[in-house]
Amino acid sequence: MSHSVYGRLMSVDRTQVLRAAAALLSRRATATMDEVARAAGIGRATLHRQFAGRDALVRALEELGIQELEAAHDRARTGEGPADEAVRRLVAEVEPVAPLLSFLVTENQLFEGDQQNEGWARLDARVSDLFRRGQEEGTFRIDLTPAWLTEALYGLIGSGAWAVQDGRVAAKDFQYMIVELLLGGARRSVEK
Amino acid sequence: MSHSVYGRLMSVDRTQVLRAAAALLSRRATATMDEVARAAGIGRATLHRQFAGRDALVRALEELGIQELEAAHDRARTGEGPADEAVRRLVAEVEPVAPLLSFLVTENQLFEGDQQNEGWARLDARVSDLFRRGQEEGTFRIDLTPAWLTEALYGLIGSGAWAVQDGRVAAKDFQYMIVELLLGGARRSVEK
DNA sequence: ACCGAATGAGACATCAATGTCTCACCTGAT
DNA sequence: ATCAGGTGAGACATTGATGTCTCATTCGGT
Repeated sequence: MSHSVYGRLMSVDRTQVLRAAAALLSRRATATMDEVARAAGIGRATLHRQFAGRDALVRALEELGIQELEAAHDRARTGEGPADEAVRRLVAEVEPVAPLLSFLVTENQLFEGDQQNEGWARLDARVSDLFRRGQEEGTFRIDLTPAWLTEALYGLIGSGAWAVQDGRVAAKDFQYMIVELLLGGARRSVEK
Repeated sequence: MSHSVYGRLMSVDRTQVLRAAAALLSRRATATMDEVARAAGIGRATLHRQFAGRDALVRALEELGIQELEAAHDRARTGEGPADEAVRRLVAEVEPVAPLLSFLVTENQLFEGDQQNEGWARLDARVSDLFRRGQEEGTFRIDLTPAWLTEALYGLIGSGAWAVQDGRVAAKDFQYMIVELLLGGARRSVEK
């Protein structure tokens, strides 16, 4: 009688299901609940037992994504050292989450209005702060707002993820392409 | 008996309907056929008479978007003058089509596989050629592939369109933010 | 070996959007 | 004034996904 307190005996791992769902939905955002279940190797009924519905699943994925992105921030120590190097570390840490991030951003665009997760605000603030810090340190230009740089970073990560998925860019170049464009731009520079 | 050859007497303007659909779907990609019809000020039946179904409507929007983007290219004369200035002109000309472009790109990502319009390949080639030309002229760095720069341009335009729509970036800064980041990057440069 | 809990499979109702059709009405051309 | 063609509104069937439920089976702990 020591079991069933927090759901022992569960043979399906909630996190594992979420990861499978993330992998599938990142490729095909319109995938069915049934497809998600099969991708996770479980029955549709079980999937429904764990997540009240599609909305709940997506919200759980949002939680997962936000969690992993914040972990990426922590690992990248975005508050330390030169801002441009911090950006470099951040992109490197975020890369594994890029497809999921791309999915969630698109999902957020589709369903406007109905209050977005506060976690996004926290993340936006962290990224934004990073760029602002870079501006104050004189590393980043001040004519591009931190808000826009944050948007641009998300956009480039999304574009990069899709480009890699479609084979238009080699996976090994993901970080380089994004960071170099974001930091250095396309124009050939005198320095460097 | 001079009428009804190509559909004279039509009181609904197909192009006008398409523009209304573009405006609505750019904001809410999941909008219903009924909503599209109302947004265009016509009945759902009429909408269906002009476009066999939702797919047909989206494909027509694709045609419209591609057409306008090619027109933008032409007006921007992307083949003339320094490549970086050509990019600047291109973004300026593309701005009005940005929301539609963003919608179509997302739509293309969702429905993978079923052969995409050849027009995209033509457009990709034109943008890609522009960046390649810039590289050959020594204006653009050669370590970022034209394919990636093309992706990045689309991504930044999409991000910009959404940021403007959500009020995170002022509409008047759209061009500047995109072009400056794309060409110059975020890092403060010695020159300029 | 037993037993409770969780699962998978499938049946089922529901719901929203789509696509088709009919019909009354309006409009523009003659 | 007449008439053909186009339209709007609504009824209707269809489809696909969702969510709920039941039940036999399986798995893990004892």
